[in-house]
Amino acid sequence: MTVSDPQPSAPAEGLRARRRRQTRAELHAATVRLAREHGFAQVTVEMISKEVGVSPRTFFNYFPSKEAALFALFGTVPPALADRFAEGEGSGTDAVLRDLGDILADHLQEAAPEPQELEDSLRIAEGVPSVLATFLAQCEAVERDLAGLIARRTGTPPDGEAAELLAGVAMATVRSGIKRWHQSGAHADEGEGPAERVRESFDSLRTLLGPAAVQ
Amino acid sequence: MTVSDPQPSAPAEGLRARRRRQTRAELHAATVRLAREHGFAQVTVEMISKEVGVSPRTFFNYFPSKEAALFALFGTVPPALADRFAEGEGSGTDAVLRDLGDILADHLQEAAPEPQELEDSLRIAEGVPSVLATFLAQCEAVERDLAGLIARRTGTPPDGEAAELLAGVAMATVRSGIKRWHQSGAHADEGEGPAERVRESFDSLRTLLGPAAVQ
DNA sequence: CGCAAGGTTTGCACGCTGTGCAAGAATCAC
DNA sequence: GTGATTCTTGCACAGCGTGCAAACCTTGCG
Repeated sequence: MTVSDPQPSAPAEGLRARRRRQTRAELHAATVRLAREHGFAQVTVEMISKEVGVSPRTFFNYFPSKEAALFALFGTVPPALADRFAEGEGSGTDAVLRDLGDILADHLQEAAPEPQELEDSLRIAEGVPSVLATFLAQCEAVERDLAGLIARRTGTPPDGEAAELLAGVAMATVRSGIKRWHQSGAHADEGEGPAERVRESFDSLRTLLGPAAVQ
Repeated sequence: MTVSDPQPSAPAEGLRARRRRQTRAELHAATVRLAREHGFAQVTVEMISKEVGVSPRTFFNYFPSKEAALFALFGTVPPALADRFAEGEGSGTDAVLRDLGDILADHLQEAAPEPQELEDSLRIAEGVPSVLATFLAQCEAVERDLAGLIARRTGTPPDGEAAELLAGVAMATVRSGIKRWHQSGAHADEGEGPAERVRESFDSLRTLLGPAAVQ
């Protein structure tokens, strides 16, 4: 092993952190794969952990439930994107929604490198209520993040109503985009990823809320 | 017991259906009360069913989980309201959102006769992820309903993008209204119920999306 | 009324989830 | 190298949620 830093000025991710990230990713991948092959209900934590080579007890050190392991994507909005948005120009509904669409699509593109896994997870969510509920809870967590960012950008209080509403509208749009991507063949033709669909949904939203809507 | 029908032209609700509804309501009420007093995690299905006087096994004939028993409100949109909306005038975003706000506030007013229970359930949801997830899942179920209604009203396909987006926006607004009602003293002063707050949130949404927003 | 049909409750058994705890192993900082 | 910190693991255990079959109760009908 060379002693040189992998990347100068990096947070110096130790061996510990690296292994932890990897184990987490493997548990997630194994959960999705096994659930696709045998059905979510048939998969037990014991199977998953055996597949990865850890003890069942360890599984729960990484995820609070089987459901949570399915949707390991979509964590907190990374600081880089958050800053990019918060420091953007314009406090109007238009500008804010446009920029939200941008960073959310980017976030999705980064956080979900493997569309096949997202596709599988979504199909499972359709049939298993508890999985759908977990997905929605993760979306809501992102929504909270967004509300804070919007407040930061517009200079309004972090629990303001406008920020809350806009965050809700944005996440509803994201969910719609993901849903539509999932419903239309999705992974069959590699043409479009979920991120592109989300962008399209934000365009549709724009049209829907445009001046024409005021009749 | 008189043999006269309670209400002429009613579906003649039998003894069976009546008892079933009552048991369901009692299980819900007991769950909320026990969770408020002892904390959700400390309450077991055994306690709840003992409280109501049924077997633990029977509890699961009514609710699929402890969490689901907390939010027995907010079922499907009743046909009367659904028809009122679907047959309303105007296909524009404005008109649709306004009418959605109306029927959803009405629905909330009918479906949640006891604000104290809603208040308690929401506080519990703040601290227990699985309860929050269940709440969100129920909101999403309503959202699906709404999308269908919107499609019916505007003559678009039931899985159209515009209907989906509008339904998402509407439910985000409802959630925001409920949240704000819950956060501001809520039940302390009887002045405002959740339904009024939801109406206010729809007003805020209107302002937010109004012509001014287009800058 | 008497009786058959269908729905509801209940007990029983069972596998699985999810958590607290304490001992041991691996990594880190110095 | 050495101690401190973090992570893994086994163990035990309460509780969840479900399938099944027997008992029970409503309902409708002759």
